[in-house]
Formats: sequence, C-alpha cells, structure tokens
Amino acid sequence: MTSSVAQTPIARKISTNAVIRTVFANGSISRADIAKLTGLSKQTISDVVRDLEDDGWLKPVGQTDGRPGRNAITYEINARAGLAVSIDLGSTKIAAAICDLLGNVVAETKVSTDPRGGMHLVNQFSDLIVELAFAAGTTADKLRLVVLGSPGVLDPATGHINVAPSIPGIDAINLRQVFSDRMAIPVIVENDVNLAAQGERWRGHGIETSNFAFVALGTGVGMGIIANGTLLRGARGAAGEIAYLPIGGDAFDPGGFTLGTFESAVGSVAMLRRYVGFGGRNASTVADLFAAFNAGETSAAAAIEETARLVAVAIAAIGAALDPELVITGGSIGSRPELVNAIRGFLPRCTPYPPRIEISRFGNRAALMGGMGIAVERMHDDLFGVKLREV
Amino acid sequence: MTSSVAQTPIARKISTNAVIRTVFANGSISRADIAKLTGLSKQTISDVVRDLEDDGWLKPVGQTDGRPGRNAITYEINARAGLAVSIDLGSTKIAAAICDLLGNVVAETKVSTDPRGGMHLVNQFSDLIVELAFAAGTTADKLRLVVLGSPGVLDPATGHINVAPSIPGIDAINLRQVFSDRMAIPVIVENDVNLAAQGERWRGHGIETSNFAFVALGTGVGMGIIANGTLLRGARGAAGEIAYLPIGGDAFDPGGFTLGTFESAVGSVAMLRRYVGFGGRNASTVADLFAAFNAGETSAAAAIEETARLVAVAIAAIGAALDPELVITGGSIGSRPELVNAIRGFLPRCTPYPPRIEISRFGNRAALMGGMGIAVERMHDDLFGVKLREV
DNA sequence: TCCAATTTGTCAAGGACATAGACAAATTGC
DNA sequence: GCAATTTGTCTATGTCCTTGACAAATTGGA
Repeated sequence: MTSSVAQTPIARKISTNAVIRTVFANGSISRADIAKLTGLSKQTISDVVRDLEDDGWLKPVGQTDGRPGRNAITYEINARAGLAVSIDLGSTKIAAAICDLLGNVVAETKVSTDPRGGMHLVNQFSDLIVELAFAAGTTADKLRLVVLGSPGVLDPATGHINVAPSIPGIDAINLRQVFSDRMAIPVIVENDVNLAAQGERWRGHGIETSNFAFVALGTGVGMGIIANGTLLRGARGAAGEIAYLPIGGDAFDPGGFTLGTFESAVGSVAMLRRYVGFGGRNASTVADLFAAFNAGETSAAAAIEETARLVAVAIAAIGAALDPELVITGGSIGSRPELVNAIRGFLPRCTPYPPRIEISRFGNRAALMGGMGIAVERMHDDLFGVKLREV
Repeated sequence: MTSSVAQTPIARKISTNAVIRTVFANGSISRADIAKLTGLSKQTISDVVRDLEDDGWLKPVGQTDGRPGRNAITYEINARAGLAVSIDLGSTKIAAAICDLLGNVVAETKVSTDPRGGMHLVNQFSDLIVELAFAAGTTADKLRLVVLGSPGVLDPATGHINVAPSIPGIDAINLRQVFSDRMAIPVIVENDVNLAAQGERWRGHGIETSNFAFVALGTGVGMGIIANGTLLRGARGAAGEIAYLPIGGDAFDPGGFTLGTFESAVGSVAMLRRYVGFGGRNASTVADLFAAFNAGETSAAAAIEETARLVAVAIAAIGAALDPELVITGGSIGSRPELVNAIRGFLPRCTPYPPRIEISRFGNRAALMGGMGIAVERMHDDLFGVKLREV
C-alpha cells in the first residue's frame, strides 16, 4: 500500500539522457541546437536543461555571436560533477589517478607496492585516494567510484580474486568488499589485462574497431578480448588466460600443463633461458636481451625469432577462434618493436587472414586508462542511464 | 518541416512491452494479475490489452473460477499472429520449418539439395516456403521473416557468403538480397554452426548458461560461440572457423595452412586415412569406422583415440581463449558418444579447468532450431521491442 | 540611424499517458 | 440471501511533451 514516488519519470529520463548525450557529443552547445539535434521541442529542452543546471550537471559557459539573430547561451558538461578513481595494482608498483566526467585526468600518482600484500594493500589504496582527492581539490567522500585493476583471475559475479600468483594475500580476502566498505565508495575489480584492452578501446588503437584482442607479454602472459564492442570474461572470468594455450610445448606434459604451456614457452624466463641455450652470455634481463639483439648478437636474434614464431602461432589460434580485426601487444616484451616486427613476418605464413598487429598506445598506463574509461562509462550510466524496470 | 507522426509513444511502448513479456512469461493470465506483476495500474493494463487484442496479438482464452470474487477473463499470446521460416541449407539436404510466435513448429519438411546450386537453390527455397505456408494453413505473404543457415563464412554486415566450398554458386550472388527480393520477406543469413549454437542456447544444453561453444565435427569442422549470452561473429564473420586452428600439424606447412591445419587433421577424411594408416580395412565411411570400433577393432580404436586427443587439445585452446562453461559437440563425428567419451578422458590431462562436454541435444536439427530461435527473438523485438531513438 | 530578417527562448493551450480511488459487477462460502 | 472478495470501468488529476504565438536580442543593409 505504499505509493510509488516517481510516477512517469521514464519519458523525462529519456529526454534527459538525449540531452546529456548530445552535449557530450558536441561540447559547448545552445539549447536551440540541442533541440534541433535531438528532435525534442525547445520547451522540453529548456525544462530539462534547467533541471540539469540546478543539479550541477550542466553549466552555462558563454554566448554565440557573429550570426544574425539573438545570441544563444551555450552550455557544457560540468566535468567536475563526477569524479572517479582508477588504480592499477602491479606486483612492484601501484598507479592511481582521478578523472572527471569527461575523462580528463585531474590527479595522478604512483607508489611502490607494499610487499606484505593483503590488507596492507587496502591501506595503501585508501591513503592514495585521500592524497589524490586532496591534489584534485576535493575530498574522498565526493568520489563516486573506484576501478581497481589487478593481476589474476577474478570471479565475474563476486569480484573475488581466485588466482593471483604475483601478489601475496589478495586471494584470501574479498578485496572488493573490504575496500568498498573501508572507503564507502562502490569498487569495481577487474583483471589488469582486461582493463588494458578497455583502455585501448576507449582512447587507443581499438577506438575504431569493436573486435580486437590485447595480448600482454612479459613475465606472465595474458589477453583481454573486446568482441562486439564489449569485454569478454568467460564463465569463470578466465577468458584470455592464454598462459594455458597448448602451444609451444606438449599439452599433455604435466609440468607445462599446470604452469601454463604457452607461458612456459614465451614468458621472459623462457626467453632468457632460450637465449642462454643459443649460447648468449650478455643478458640477465629482457632489456639486456633486446640490447644484445640491437648490437647484432645472433643468439639474441635467435631467441627473439623463436619467441615471435610461437606468438605468431598463438595469434593464429586466437584468430581462428575469435576473428579479431586487430591484435594489440603490450607488456615488457610485447611492446618491443623488434619482437612485433618479427611476429608480423611470421603471421601471414601460419594463418590465411592475419589480423593487424599494433603495439599498445599507452604502454604501462594502458590498464590505468582502461580503469578510467570504465569509470567514465559507469558514471554516465549511473547518472544519466535509462533503465527499464525488469518485469 | 514535416511533422512527426508519433509524438509520445514511448511510455505506451514500454507498457505494452511489459504486458507482452508478462504474458509470455506466465502463459494464460488475467488483466488483474498482469497489473500486479508489472506494477502498472489496472486501468493502463486494460487499455493496453484492449489495443493488443484489437491488433490480434492477444486473445481471450477463458475465465478463472473456483476462487472467491468475480471471475477474471484470461488472455494469452495469439501465437499464430507471427509466423516465420527457418531453413537449413546443407550440401545434400535442405530442411525447413515454419514456427509461430511461441516457437511451436507448425510445419516442417526436408528435400534434397539441388546440386546445380546458385539460383536453383533460391527457387527451391521459395517453393519450400509456399509449400510450408500451405501446410500451415496460411500463405507465404503472411510470413514475417526467413532465417537461412548456410555453410561458409558470411560477412556480418551484408550477409554475403564469402567462402562456401560445399555449395556451388552461392558465393557468386548476394543470397540474402536475391532471396529477400524474390519473396518480399526480410531474410537473415547466418552460418549454420552459429545457428546450431543458437539452437542449443534457445532450447538445448545451452539454456542455462551464457558462455558456451558448439563444436561441429564432420566432413568439415566449425564452431559457434555464445559469449555473454550472444553470438560472437568476429570482425569478418570468421569467429569459430577452427578449421584453421594451428593444431594437429605444422602451422607453417603451406598445404595444411590453406586447407586448414586442424580440419586436415580431424575431419572425416583424416580420420579414415588414419584408420587405414593403422591397418584398418573395413571402413569407407565414418559410420563404418565407428561400427568397427564397436566390434573391437584396434585400428578403429586407435583412429578414434588419436582424433579425440587432437580435439581435446583444440578444446583446451578454446578454453584458454574463451573460458566457456560448456562445449557442445555435434556433426556426424562430434555426435558419436564413443568419440566424446574419449575426449572427456583426454581433456583433464591437457587443461587445468576443463569445460563440461555434452553432445548436441538436437543432432542434425540444431541449426534448424537455432533459426527458429532467432526468428522468434527477432519477431518479438520487431513487434514489441522498445527502441530509443538514437541522437 | 532605423528597419527587416533571423534566431533564441518563454508562454499558453492541448493531447497522450499514467495514477489513484470510487464503484458497479460477478462470484464464493456460510 | 448476505458478507467478503475480486475484477474491471469510470472519473479526476498530474506529468510530460508538442505546437504555435510572441517577446527579446542581434546582424546587416538602406
């Protein structure tokens, strides 16, 4: 017998959504132009814009002039009306940033990861957020959302991190819940490679395509898949866990099988082992190895070529399964042009329709960017989205 | 300066959609109950139901009784108000069916494929449709949609069939356009394995999961992927073309590479060749080979085991990329329990999180079912969908 | 300098769609 | 036969949107 509060809000919501989207798409714009673009009446636009201005979402910024007729007041998004945090948790560094409704970075920082892991990381996160909020001229309670990128396989439903070899203690707690309770802000937890893919989709190489894969090659290997314009997570959140691809070794070998056949064959450890196997003696890190390659050392060239060959086969397999238009590579190995050029050479020889290959536009900031992209998208949805009630 | 016709239909559309969905979900139902379930007022429901009844979408079917209070008139979907056709084009047979708005099959038939291909197939299709319409007690012009499943790779945008080895002449014409023009009905063309996956999603093993793959193993091999509940097509419509998986041979071998490395290794031709290689002499078809296996012939067992081993590795690769909860197998080879049991044995030895394996519920009718599922879904969308205008 | 043309934005009237609550009609059970 | 219950319509009211008239503001040319 309770009376519902909002009775016919749906029409106004749709109108509001149309107005907001138009302003987002056009930047500074007058009410008359909004009316023309949306097809809604001038009257409706005036009403909606008044409400949005009262609530702080839009602000008047200037006037038109130079054309015949009365000057129009132009409006634009009040970007500061929605601020969100993106955090990229790595095994050695934590990067974090605050962005506004338009995706502008208003504060950014980076610290070393607390090696004790677990709850100590939650403390680091909240300290970082308070510090960033101060730098952005606001306070942490004004922030609407936190997106946290982490290595490991995450349960899509609960956000629980099931497998995370490189960070101690975060698979023991429900990171999303604990962190969200601590800060009193909604928290989204997502795999870091998935976030990197989202970053490329948002403002990187994936901006004009809706079917691509981000392949991270470094100490570990992973993949983020954008298909039909959205992220693919799979049934258990393990989509893109190409460490387990049966390529580069015997799939039935119990050793490689638990560690991941493909990761054992192309990770940085394997690459250095291969280099030593070819007789190389001048590299203890991947950076050394590429330096040796550029100095013309044949054992380095052989190690890189063999890695490229295996990665090309993996991309062929991914291409057969997913048919991406583009594969973006990243990570400490995958962002090296020397390797990527070799991959480009092998690929047409092992698959009839090779996808384009590009190196990540954002380097090691890709996951941070992806977190911001998700945060902006989510804020728009929460604030202006039109949700039909489920029956 | 043209005045738009419909001014504020959106609220009514949403209400109508809610009513239709409620009736779909509940079967025979009274207006009072619809009001309770949707949360809309009795008045609104009466108005909407009146309109829907006038337009033929709903029909009164009876009355409640036995409970205190006035008896209610119950309504249900008038299933015959929307009829659509599903056609499964195979290299030897064409299967076709008409289904109604509820997905009931009201007419079904099967003929041999005209070996001349091309336009002769279009003639076959239109004859089939006229015949089915007659059997269903209607005429072809009353049909709202045709879904055509075909082998080959289809361009997702145009519906053009780019590669179709087993059917002559259909890659030379724009099948969708020609067929649609001939019948004056909208036509959807889709890859047959993708349709089989949709069929399993609609009423088969995929009904309770939104991440699975349908793997077809027969003369050729193919895969249909359902991820996040929707079909994955890829950038060029070639997602799931696992013929080209670099498994079962050297990915860089120019021969296997053009024919498809994986298909060359596990198709029915390869399986029989393998059987002969192991010394088998009693099988010229796959059916013979399985008969030999069931008679205890060791060369048949070896051929099947080797095929199962390769398929298990392929499923491991697919699992690493897509993380499906379930893999459904079909096709003349893939629907044999003897093979699938062997696959089930190999799988846990080559991947740490093996997906469940099931044999297709519909056998060779899976694509036909999938076409009906798509047709029903599409009819619902067209007839009752709520579309927000794009700005 | 003044006026026509143009554009912006508000006002007022009217229509579609929703809700709430009163009430008539129909049915069950005592 | 009557109270209780349920269905479905009627009436009144409110929100949101549209249309068309009109005032306000600006440009450019006579």
